[in-house]
Amino acid sequence: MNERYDFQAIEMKWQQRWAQAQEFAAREDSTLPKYYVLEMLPYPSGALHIGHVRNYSLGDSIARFKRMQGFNVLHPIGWDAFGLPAENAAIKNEIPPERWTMDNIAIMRKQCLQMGWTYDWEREIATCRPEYYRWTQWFFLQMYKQGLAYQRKGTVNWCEQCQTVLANEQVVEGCCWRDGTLVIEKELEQWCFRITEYNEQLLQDLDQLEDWPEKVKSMQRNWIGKSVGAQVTFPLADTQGDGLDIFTTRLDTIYGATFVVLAPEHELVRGWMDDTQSSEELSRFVKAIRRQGKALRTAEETEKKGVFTGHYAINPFTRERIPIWIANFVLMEYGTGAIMAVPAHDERDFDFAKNYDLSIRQVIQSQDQDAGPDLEQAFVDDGVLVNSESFSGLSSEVAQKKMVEYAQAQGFGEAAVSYRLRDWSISRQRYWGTPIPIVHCQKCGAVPVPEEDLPVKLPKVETIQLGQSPLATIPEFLNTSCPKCQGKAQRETDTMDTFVDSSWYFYRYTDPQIDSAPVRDEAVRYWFPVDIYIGGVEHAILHLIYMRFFTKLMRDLGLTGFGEPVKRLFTQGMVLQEGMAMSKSRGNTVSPESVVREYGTDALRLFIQFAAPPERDLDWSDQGLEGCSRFLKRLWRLLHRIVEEMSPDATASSVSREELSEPGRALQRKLHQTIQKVTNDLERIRQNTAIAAIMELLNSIYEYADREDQPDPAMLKEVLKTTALLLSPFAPHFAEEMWETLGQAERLTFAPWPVFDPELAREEEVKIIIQVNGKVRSRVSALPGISEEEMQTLALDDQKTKAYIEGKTIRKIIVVPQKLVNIVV
RNA sequence: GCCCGGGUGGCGGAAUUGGCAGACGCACAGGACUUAAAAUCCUGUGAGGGUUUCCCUCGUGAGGGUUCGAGUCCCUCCCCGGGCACCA
Repeated sequence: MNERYDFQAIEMKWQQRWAQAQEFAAREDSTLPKYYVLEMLPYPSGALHIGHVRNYSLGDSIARFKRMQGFNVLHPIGWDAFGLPAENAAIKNEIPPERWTMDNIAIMRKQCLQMGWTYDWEREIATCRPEYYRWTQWFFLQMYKQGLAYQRKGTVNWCEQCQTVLANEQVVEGCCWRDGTLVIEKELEQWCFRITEYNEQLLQDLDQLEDWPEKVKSMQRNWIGKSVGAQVTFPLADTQGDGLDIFTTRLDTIYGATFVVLAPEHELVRGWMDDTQSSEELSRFVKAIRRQGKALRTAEETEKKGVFTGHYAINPFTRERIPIWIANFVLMEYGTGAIMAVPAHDERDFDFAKNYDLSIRQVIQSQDQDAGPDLEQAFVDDGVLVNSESFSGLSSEVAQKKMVEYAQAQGFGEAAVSYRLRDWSISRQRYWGTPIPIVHCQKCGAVPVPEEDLPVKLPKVETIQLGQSPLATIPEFLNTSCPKCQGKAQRETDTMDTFVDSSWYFYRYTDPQIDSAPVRDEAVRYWFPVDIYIGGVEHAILHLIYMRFFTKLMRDLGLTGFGEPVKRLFTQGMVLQEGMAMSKSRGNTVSPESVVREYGTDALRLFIQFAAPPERDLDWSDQGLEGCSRFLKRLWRLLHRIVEEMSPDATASSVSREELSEPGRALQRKLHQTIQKVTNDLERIRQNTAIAAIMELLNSIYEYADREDQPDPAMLKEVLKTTALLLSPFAPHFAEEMWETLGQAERLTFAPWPVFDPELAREEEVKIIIQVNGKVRSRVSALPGISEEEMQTLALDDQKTKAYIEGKTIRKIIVVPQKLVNIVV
């Protein structure tokens, strides 16, 4: 008797068969409906961690489900292979980053196969291969041509630990996203992508992403940070110059603008500092602020400090002469780097005015109260204008419109919009990345490498030394000739941010072989959009905004015809241990390998999908895993018991309801209800409840099989076959084995997904809930299709119910068809 | 401060539309099998109470509201998680 569930043998057996058959290689076929399941590609860090297992098992359950439903499924995988950890490992272990990376890919690829994930390995990509990064460089050149890639000298975020520049998106609370090192400012020449060119589209198009989590959309909206307001020019009072531009979202408060504040980095300030008449105090203050790190300067608890410049501007509305100050709380990067200060109606300006005894003038009055004598704090809400000449009496909203019109007519202002989103700084002063295809020539300046010369290959290195840009130390790479004048020139030695590599990889999957273009039009047209994209929420404003940017760029380059690449985004939760993130330093990690060794892949896959809804964090539990393993063993035992008991002639595979006894019909009903539930749950990505439904079904099968009176063998076989089908997205090896044990010749992977029959799923009798005054008092059975009148009669005749309504007047009876009667007394 | 989530037994979590709160699993308790244990199987398991095959009361963060009926809808508040933040 083959009783023991030998998961190792079973899993190996099916993995080998799947690999031989190449069953999961996708073919373009316009006669079939397609489904593109994508998971965020992993960084080859060494071995799969439990978070990968959750992410990819979820994706695989969807891929398998859709495949069985008859979709032509594209389910690819690749490697986000460039990046710092490879370089750090190279420094530590003195091995080439390429070898470290390729070794890791080999390990992780093997693990993917051991997990039974159905990837199309013919489409595997690695972003560090020249055939791939050639096109990353090509994108750079296209952007350069369009003016969307440009070089800028300026202040950048610098991580001392990583020895490189970071994009704004990679700075989290003033620290490096990777290692938490405090980010410092540095002046550097940098390549940037003009993502701000697309800020309005990136914002607007979020509205069409109906199947994206609200959370991610709101994070992106916050990050783009659009503010609508006005730009107004304040003429300088006694100095030469064009005047001072300020941005405000509260033009209605401008009559209360009693001074102006500049950021210390403002260009006017530079001029004034050079002025011999400028005060010592001014220079000292500016230098002190600029020395201070941004994190400290922008901390909320930092006191508002400033200094008077000695200069004045004219408020164009009041025509008053008002002082110009410099302060730490005004930032150069936002708006125009200058503000009009309205202390009566802005908390920051209020604090500042109190500190330096500047005048405060109320110009907005709350709608429901009279103007108080003295403001004790800023009144920041909208209201009605006062002390504002002809605008007095208007509401804030109306006044803003009229005042913009007025400013525009007078020629000193206009409506304006400001965004928080900054251009994407992509230069990295490191080795292991895509080389930037630019040559620096003494005569011609920065010259792009001609497209036909791509790829600019990354030279091989044996080891890497810390503290230098490796590419600058390799003469064969560095020295070249200028593509324009053929003179001596040097290559750009920075490489690209790895987020550039991953901004377009999912397009490449549609045809990873093509070498005449980054993508092939028909392939993209067939497979796109991505039907579902699964990954962690930590990329909500990194990868997921860059990827949307690239999609718009590709559309504008004429490569594709759409603006959004992903129809449905699914952000899965993290795997925690006792409520805390797993980390090597904390020593609370769970190794997928050892779990697989002890319980098998199927038990792990089942547990990780059962323990919590996919979008929520999941607390790891050895006992929960044990429970799932128990479920598989229990099913195994039942399967073999039934197969052995079954006489050979009992293999008729169809069961008609008429031939079944009542318990058999009940099981058939449960089966069809389960098919319906599992199918719906998979569409909704509620794998946890889908699995719970299969567990319930198994409980029902046991109940039926253990009956004294001859259970119907054909019914048992049918229910087990369907159980195998339903289980296959979650525990595929087990399901295949089960399918084979039940005598099925063809492969389960492409067997059609079961369809539920509403006729068979329908209850033979309905349970009617009887309530009195909204409280459940009784339950009675009735035949389906019972009329409302009959239900009422049934309720009123019910013995239990009678006790509650006796001697009381019935005021009203509510009947919910087939479900409930509520008697109000 | 602003913007998104979320709060249900001892625990993870169920409950597409307002209609039996607690599915499924874990843990726990009792029992069966066993010399014993493991494994397995059966039973019970929100709280409190009663006249204990059964029945009652309370119960989904707090308070109020809408409704015949609210975990679900509305208002106010509290707590937890996440994002943004001296952003003008």
